[in-house]
Amino acid sequence: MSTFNTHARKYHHGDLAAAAVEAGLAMLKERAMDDLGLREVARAVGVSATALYRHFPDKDALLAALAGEGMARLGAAQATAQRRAGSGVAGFNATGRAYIDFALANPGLFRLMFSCRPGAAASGAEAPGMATQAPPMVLLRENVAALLKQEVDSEAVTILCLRSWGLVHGLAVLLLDRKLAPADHLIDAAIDVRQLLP
Amino acid sequence: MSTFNTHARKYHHGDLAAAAVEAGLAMLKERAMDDLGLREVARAVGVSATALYRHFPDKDALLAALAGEGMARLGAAQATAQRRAGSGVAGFNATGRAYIDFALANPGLFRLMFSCRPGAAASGAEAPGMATQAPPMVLLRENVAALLKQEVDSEAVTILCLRSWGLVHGLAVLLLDRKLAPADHLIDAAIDVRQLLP
DNA sequence: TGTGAAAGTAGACAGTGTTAACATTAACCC
DNA sequence: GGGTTAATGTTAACACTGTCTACTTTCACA
Repeated sequence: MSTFNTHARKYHHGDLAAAAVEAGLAMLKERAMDDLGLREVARAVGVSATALYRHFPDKDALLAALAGEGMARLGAAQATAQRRAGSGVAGFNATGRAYIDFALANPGLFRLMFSCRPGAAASGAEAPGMATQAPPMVLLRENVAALLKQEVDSEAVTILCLRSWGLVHGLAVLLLDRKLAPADHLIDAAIDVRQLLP
Repeated sequence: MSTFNTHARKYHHGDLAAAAVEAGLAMLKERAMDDLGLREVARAVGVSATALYRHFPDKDALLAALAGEGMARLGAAQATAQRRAGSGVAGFNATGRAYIDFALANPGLFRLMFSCRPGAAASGAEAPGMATQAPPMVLLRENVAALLKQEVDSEAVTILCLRSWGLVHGLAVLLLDRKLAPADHLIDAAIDVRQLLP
């Protein structure tokens, strides 16, 4: 916010890519992801629409950058939630709660993060099993392995990852889409990992 | 298919609304939902773009109609899956599996069904607790109540609904978005409702 | 200091959703 | 049956959008 806005209207913006991402994130707080326009972002940054093409090959690439930043923030939010809640089951449940809270607080960004733009996935950097090197997922595997006291890549860990991630993600999405509007304590009860342990 | 295509190029189409929905569904089999154009649907039906506005107030309404048809089909698919798999736990698991299979077979339609177009939800017809009168959800509550041998509207039923719907929906969405690509038997293991029962 | 490369601009093109004004057809009443 | 009316389609236009091509400005380095 400090270094970006004090640009003295130079011809060269300084760091347009970062400024565009920042502007996009700001817009996603109030808009839905599919009426976030490339031209609109350019306008907000005070630059012509085509200037963005020097930094992103197309609109999808800009959206991918936004999604990446979103993933980082989600991971951070989960990590601090866990740190606050302590270790063991309580900490793990806190990461789930943080996941849902993040989705509800940033609907546009969250939906963007989890909508596969065809271009991004088709580039081949896709893991076979269950992967995504994104911070939230790395954290998940570690936590589940610790809870189960098993190897990180054992099948039991994979299954519990599927269960907990699927459950939390599904609730988040259904809440976002207004298909669901339960009381808060019901959500906490639903995502409690103790019900998922053997 | 029979009555619609044999129109003898009359000025009046006969049943444009239904034809448009049918064309839209056909397109969603191969396109993503956000590059499904109103004009394109009109073209496919052989009618001018603005003709659709006599039947749908705007594009979102057309999409809502598609989503409604999708819900009906999902409900039907789940019902037949359950009928085939028998009663009890096996039947219930089959509905979950059918849910996921439906999503994978109709990615565009499924994503459309569960993306809240702001207009549809804002019209006020939204239930407070957990609702949606859509067929899949009605079926879900009944099944869960039967499994738990409890009243349909007890809190225990609500929680297990949240858990099973959230889990299955989350996995479906993550699979669709390529965030996940596990082996088939892992999915079956993950959605087994026996792990969710007390 | 001069020269490329990097970064930004304007203009155009095809396409979109939506509106307004006009045309055609079907249905219904006398 | 013929005439009026409402339902249903059509064309033309507007304000957008993403993206391409050509042009201009600035920065960095020899």
